[in-house]
Amino acid sequence: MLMGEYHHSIDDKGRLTIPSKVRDELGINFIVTRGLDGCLYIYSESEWQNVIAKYKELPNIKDARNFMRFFLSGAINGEFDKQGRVKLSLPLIKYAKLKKECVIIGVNDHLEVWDKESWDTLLETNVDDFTEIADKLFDTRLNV
Amino acid sequence: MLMGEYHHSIDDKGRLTIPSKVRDELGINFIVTRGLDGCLYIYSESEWQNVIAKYKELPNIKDARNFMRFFLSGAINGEFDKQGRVKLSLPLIKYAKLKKECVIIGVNDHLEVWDKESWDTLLETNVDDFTEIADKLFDTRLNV
DNA sequence: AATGTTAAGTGGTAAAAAGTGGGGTAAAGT
DNA sequence: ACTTTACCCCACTTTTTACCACTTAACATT
Repeated sequence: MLMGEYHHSIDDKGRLTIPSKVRDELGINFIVTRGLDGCLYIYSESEWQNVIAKYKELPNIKDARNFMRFFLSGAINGEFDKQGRVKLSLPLIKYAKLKKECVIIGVNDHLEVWDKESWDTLLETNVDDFTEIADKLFDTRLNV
Repeated sequence: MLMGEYHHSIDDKGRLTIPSKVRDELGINFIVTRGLDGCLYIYSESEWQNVIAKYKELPNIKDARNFMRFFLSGAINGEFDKQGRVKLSLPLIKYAKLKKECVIIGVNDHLEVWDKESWDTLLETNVDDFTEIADKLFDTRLNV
C-alpha cells in the first residue's frame, strides 16, 4: 500500500530519485505516465495491467482515442539506476511542469509526482473544501 | 505493448527513423497506412491480421466501402534499412502533412506518426479536457 | 549528547548506442 | 544512352546510459 509524502529534486538530466521506502513496492520494472490534474503516475507492472485492461474496453470514438494517445504516448518503462533514480522523458517533465523541487506522494495503488509549486497550490486551494467534498462523495442521498 | 513518445525527423528522401526501442515489436515486415484524425498507423504483421479481420466483418454499405478504400489504398509494406529507417510513400507523407519534425507515439497495438505541429495542437487543445473525459469514460455513476 | 558508521541523495564524467545526413552505386524507366 | 529514382553504405553528431565519487542525512552506540 503506497503512501507518504517525499521531497526530492530532479537534476538536469531528468533523473529523479524514488524514495527508498517505496522502491520495493514498485519492483524492478515499473511504468511512469501522464496523470490527471497535472501530475505523473507511477505504477508497478501488476497495477499497470489493471489500468490497461480498463483502457481496452473503451469504444473506438475520438474522445477515447485521444485519451489513449495522451496516456500511452507519455508512458515509459522505468528502471532504477544504482542510486535508485528513474530517468524521466522530456514530454513527462514538460507535462508536469517539473522544475527542480518535486513532491512524490503515495496514493494507494500508485505514486504521483508533482512539481512542488503545483502541489502547494493544490493543497492550499483545496484544504478548506475537503470536508464538503467528502460529504458529496459519501452521501448516498445524492446518487438518486 | 507499444507506448512512449519519440521525436524524429523525416529527410528529403522520405526516410523516417523508427525508434530503436520499438523496432523489435514491429518485426522485419510491417504495414504503414493512413490513420484516423490525421496521423499514420503502423502495425506489425500479426496486429495487421487482426485489423483486416475486423474490416471483413463490416457490412457492404457505401460508408464501409469508402472506409476500406481509404485505409487500404494508402497501405504499404514497410522495411527497415540498416539504420532502422522506413521509406514512406508520397501519398502517406501528404496525408499526414509531414514536414520535417515528426512525433512517433506508441498506442497499445500500433504506432502513430504525427507531424509535430499537429501533435502539439492535439495535446494543447485536449489536455484540459482529459479529466472530464476520464470521468465520463470511467465513472459508471454518470452513465445512468 | 557526541561521534562514528551506514545508508541515501546528488552531481559529474566517460563510454556506448542511436540518429542524421551525405555520397556513391545500381536499377529502372524514358 | 541518359536521366531519375531508389537503395545501400559510411561517417559524423547527438543523445543516452552506466559508472564513479562526493555530500548530506539518519542511525546507533558509547
